[in-house]
Amino acid sequence: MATMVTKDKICEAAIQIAIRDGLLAMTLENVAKQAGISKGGVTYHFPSKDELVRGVLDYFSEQCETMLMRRVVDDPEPQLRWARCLLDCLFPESPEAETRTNDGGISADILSRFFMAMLAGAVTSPTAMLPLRDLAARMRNRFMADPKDGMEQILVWLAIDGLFLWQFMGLIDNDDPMISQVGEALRARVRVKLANGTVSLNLPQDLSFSDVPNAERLVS
Amino acid sequence: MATMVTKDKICEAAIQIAIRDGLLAMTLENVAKQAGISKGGVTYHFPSKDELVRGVLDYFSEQCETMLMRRVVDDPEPQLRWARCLLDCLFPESPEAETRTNDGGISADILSRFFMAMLAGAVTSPTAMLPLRDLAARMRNRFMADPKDGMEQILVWLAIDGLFLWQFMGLIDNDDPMISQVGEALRARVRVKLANGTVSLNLPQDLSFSDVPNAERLVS
DNA sequence: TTTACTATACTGCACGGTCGGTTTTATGAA
DNA sequence: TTCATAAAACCGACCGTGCAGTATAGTAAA
Repeated sequence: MATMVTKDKICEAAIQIAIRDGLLAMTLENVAKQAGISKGGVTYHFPSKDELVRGVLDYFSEQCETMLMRRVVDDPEPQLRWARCLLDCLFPESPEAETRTNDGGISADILSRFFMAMLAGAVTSPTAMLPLRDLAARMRNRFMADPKDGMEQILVWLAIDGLFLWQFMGLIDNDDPMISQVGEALRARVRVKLANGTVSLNLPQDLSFSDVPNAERLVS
Repeated sequence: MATMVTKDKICEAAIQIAIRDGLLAMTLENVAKQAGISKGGVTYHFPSKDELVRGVLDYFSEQCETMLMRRVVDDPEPQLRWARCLLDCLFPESPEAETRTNDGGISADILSRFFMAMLAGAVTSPTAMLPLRDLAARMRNRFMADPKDGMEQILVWLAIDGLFLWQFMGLIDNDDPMISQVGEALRARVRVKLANGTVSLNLPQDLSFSDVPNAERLVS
């Protein structure tokens, strides 16, 4: 944990290549060079490219789910909780504090990295996406579990993914003001006026630990 | 127009390959075989793969914009018009009548084909996406021009793209009931209660022809 | 014969995968 | 502490494949 293991370094390198040079530039040689090791080193940890993609997917999906869960268990208001926490992950108040990876380094944007990883998976090896199908289904159930605003939360999630897609496709500039406008519009929709000022710092009663994967990770 | 020109056949074949076998299967040989011609025939019409992608993009973007515009000029209600027409294109009342291509054949889903084309473009040749950047910006301006519901329309558009993305990534089954649920939820948001029952069949006054590209195509 | 195409063979290259070899690290007995 | 041994981690050259691109011969119509 203190020093980054090679496998993690490879995953970071892979996504960095994909973001900087495009999905198709994510070759074994490029990834190896970016990670500072040789191609043989990559194939030692990931016997095939399919498994590399799978590994990258695992690596970032876990980071994202942990990041989201950490917020969810701290949110005292059940209504629209998931969508609100998702937005908080996207637009954190103190960016440099929120986007720290477990090695202590700054990762500009965990969610967008996961997004790139998923795109890479969908394009290069659809079979690697199968586990994510279940994860997505579970997440949808959580979002929909909101008694009144289930679909509202889904729509927020969809809009965020749409925005990611626009950026990936180059349909919108990274610094286009509309991006923050959309963010603000979405935030306005998930804001809930709390009846009282009490803030629970424990796990809300309406969330069971059994419902939260990697719960032990959250007690850091 | 009576018989499909070879270039159009190639574009259709390319997107069919991409949908059926994945983006990476969209090779010149595969496209040629799917189109029923030889590889040389493809390179005759499209000297490079980049230009093939560009051609596919042009082909489908024009189809989509025409399809959308045809609805827009028939919609008498300016409020939320663009989002509503976009949704109508996605979920047409009579599917077999709406998704006809100009050759008379049935194309299952023009919008999703355009979506695949854009993904192919973004992945294989980002330069081919540059013209679409402007088209997207113009479209955003049109959506935002709505005096009160500009952002609302954008969010509908984003959610639709997010849904496309989920399907492409295999995050959701094509027949998952949530897809139609999302569609219904979005439709509910763009429904406007008309003050009177009048329906204008002409170009609404708040739309100028100069604002509508390929306007001459709409008088069919 | 010219024009407008089509078909096929070929070239160069970048990729994923393989594998024998090398370095680094861990272990354990003297 | 020192050395011997083995296991883990890593290296990089090599191979086969499939791709985009190119060159060129073939063909049917005007």
